[in-house]
Amino acid sequence: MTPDPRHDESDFLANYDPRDYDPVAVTVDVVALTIRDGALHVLLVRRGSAPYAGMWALPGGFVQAGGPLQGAEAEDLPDAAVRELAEETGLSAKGGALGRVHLEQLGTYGSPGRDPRMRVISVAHLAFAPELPDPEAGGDAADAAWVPVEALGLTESGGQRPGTTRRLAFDHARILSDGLERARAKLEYTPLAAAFCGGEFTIPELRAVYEAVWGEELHAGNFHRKVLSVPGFVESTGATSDRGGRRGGPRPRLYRAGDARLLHPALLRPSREEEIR
Amino acid sequence: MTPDPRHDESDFLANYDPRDYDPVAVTVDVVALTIRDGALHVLLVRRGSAPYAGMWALPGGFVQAGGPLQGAEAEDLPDAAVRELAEETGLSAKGGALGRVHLEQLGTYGSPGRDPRMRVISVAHLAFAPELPDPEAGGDAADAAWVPVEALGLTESGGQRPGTTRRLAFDHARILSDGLERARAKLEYTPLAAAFCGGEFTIPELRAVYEAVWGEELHAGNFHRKVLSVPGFVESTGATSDRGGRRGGPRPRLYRAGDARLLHPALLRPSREEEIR
DNA sequence: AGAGATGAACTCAGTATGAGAACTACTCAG
DNA sequence: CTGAGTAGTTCTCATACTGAGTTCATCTCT
Repeated sequence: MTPDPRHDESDFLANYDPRDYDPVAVTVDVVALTIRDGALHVLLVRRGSAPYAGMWALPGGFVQAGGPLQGAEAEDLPDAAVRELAEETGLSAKGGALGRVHLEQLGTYGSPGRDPRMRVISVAHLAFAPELPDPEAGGDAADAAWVPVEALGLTESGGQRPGTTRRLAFDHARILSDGLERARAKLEYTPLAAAFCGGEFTIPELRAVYEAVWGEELHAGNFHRKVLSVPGFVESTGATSDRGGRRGGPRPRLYRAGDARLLHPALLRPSREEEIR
Repeated sequence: MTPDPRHDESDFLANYDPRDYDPVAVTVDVVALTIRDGALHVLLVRRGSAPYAGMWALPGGFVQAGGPLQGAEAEDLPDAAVRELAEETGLSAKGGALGRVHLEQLGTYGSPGRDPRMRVISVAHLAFAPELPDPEAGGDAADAAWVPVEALGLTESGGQRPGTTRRLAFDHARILSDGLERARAKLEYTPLAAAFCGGEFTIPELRAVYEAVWGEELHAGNFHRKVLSVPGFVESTGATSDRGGRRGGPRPRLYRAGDARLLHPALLRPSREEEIR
């Protein structure tokens, strides 16, 4: 079943009055991840107003419901996520810098009390992007920046370690933690890591993505063998990078993303043993 | 960021009036799965009123926002899911038949127009249960029943094949399809299949769960070896079932769920090859 | 020019998987 | 009561995948 607050008669609309119901707000929040200087970064905005003024938060905002009161078009959830990303950070949407981002739903957070003002249900999304320009604050944001995930002192339980400078508002530490775990898992069985690279990339660049997201070094030889052996993961362009490795070494070959949607067999994280129980 | 419809001043609450906003309803829907007679079944209710009167739907309903208007306590999303399950099907909650169910969030569905009456955001949940009694219709439900998933003629694209008798309301065919795919995937890397069995079960019973959910037969010998070799999946009770197989054969040994939260290495579905591209 | 680093390819041992067979213990039909 | 058939459990064997380490050529940097 779906909405049916008072055992709806044959004509629900005629009897419906929004004022009969306690208001619930629906927002979208976005965990946008990218790799900069070999480290995983997340897009954050600094709140300009209460509550949590001055603290950092995930970009996000209200979903346009599409009724007559506010005059806005009804929008789908992913569209709302892209719009908020664009509004609050100045990153232009389709065609522009946001053209190549992968966007997926992460989960919905709706505990009573998660927002001190009213009942808010947040639909969190996860975005993966290749290196993007610095954002510009817009909308309600006093500031916007790519922040190294490492610097946020996230704990396993979804909080932040004491002493961390940038505190996250609301339950955004929990949402971000969930997003990171999703990202780490998705690299295992989807070719999504290529979404962090540009159109053409080298195997070592791809490996750097895995190392940044998983936070551990990988065996270069085995990674190379694995990537080439999984059907459809990458395809050769035939070309060679014009520069060797940063500190020497031969010029690596160039590849682009293949047509596989799932990696089989998957690339498993080395450090899963600990998480099993 | 989260709610901030009009660049909230330092005191949002003072200026807030629900009537300024287009109403959005938030509901929870539940995809409850169980195994009956060796086949995967889903819990459905038949709608008693418009829209989609007479059609079948997932059990679900409004989330209690917790404001003063309706006098209800604010409830968390999983609590709402359990409440709806209980209300519409007569399955009693904790301690009762619903005591052992595993419940997790599946995803949120909010396309404009998915409900003809108003903008509705549905947070879908997924529940796994051991064999439960037949439900009794309650609330808005004209009827409630465990329905074999097979009989719903679901297509890959989230629809139903023409000619299917039981039509699903709203976008519930899509939600159910997503739930089934999630269930199939979860069996691979979590010990959740044990949640479909009672407290003690045999390896062949466990295999029957996998076969019902994945829809394909498994190699008995290899499955047996695999289950016993994955650390923490099952632990022996030392006892032996008091009955042999249905059509003969020795009495199988009894096991209970182990303490692993993830299966490593995972039990992979044989038929993944096709889905990869 | 030489040292050090890196990309790419290879080797080898240990582990996991798919397919099938063997053996035993049970149910059921006659 | 007996034999046929079914099913639980254990093995074997060939193949595939993984982690660790080696080799070698090529490039950067000093």
